[in-house]
Amino acid sequence: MARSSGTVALDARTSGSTAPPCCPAVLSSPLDASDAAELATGFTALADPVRLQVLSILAAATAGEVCVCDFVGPLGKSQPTVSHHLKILAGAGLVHGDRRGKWVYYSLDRGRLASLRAAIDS
Amino acid sequence: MARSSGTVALDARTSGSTAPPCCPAVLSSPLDASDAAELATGFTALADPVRLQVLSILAAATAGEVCVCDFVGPLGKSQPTVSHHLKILAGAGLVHGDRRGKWVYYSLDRGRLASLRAAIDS
DNA sequence: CATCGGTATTCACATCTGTCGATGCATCGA
DNA sequence: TCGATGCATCGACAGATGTGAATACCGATG
Repeated sequence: MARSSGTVALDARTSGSTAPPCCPAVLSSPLDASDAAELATGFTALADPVRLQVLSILAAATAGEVCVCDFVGPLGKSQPTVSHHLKILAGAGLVHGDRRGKWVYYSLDRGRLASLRAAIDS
Repeated sequence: MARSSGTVALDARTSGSTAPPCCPAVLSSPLDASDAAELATGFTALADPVRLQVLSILAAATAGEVCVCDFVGPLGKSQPTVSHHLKILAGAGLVHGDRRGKWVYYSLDRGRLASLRAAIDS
């Protein structure tokens, strides 16, 4: 179940060569446009109530992972819509999907969430 | 949208004692749709590179406040666009505008930013 | 191999959002 | 009072976004 490698190793997104160790911070130094765009991508993933509920459900799951079919009911959205939101969250690195037979289990990447949190840390 | 009663209903009744001091948290308890919508409003304000740059400029300002006219140049956006973003940030409670003569000085509300940060705290 | 069931993708549509020009409002200086 | 300046609002437009029906894809099961 657990991800094979322990540490988070936030994925090198765009322009991975000169990626900072963690991520650009909003409050420390003046953000240039590209850093701001990268951060905005992360926060855009959080800027939707359905996706926030997805993260909440994942965080509350004792098993640490939740099958796609188990999102549809609580969210009250259609299965394609749920899949759409999960794809956005996965693209932002906030969740990871693991196919196991017919089912795909999604888990929360708390490290990635922490990096976003750190970006707005005073 | 109007979810009728039915699906989740996790907690029997946590009214009264659960009044959150600052804001609902994503990772602690299952978010209902209204809490998620409120949080999403806050993160939507952060989900734009221009607005993140605004916050960065405000945080870097030694005086703690910045005139609207001083945003236009660094942001590379028109004055109406800058005003539009400042209005969104003010609506989310992240900045405060103070009119002083012809000028309006905006300042950063670090407490509001901290509450958003706390919402995604593990 | 054929069928079933869970998930992702495509497509179409309505709505939202970022942007800027034009304009209005408020304030300061002459 | 009048003109100039800083900021907000309005109107319009292009592009992005959330949503679901229909459908394709993939793995399990018989």
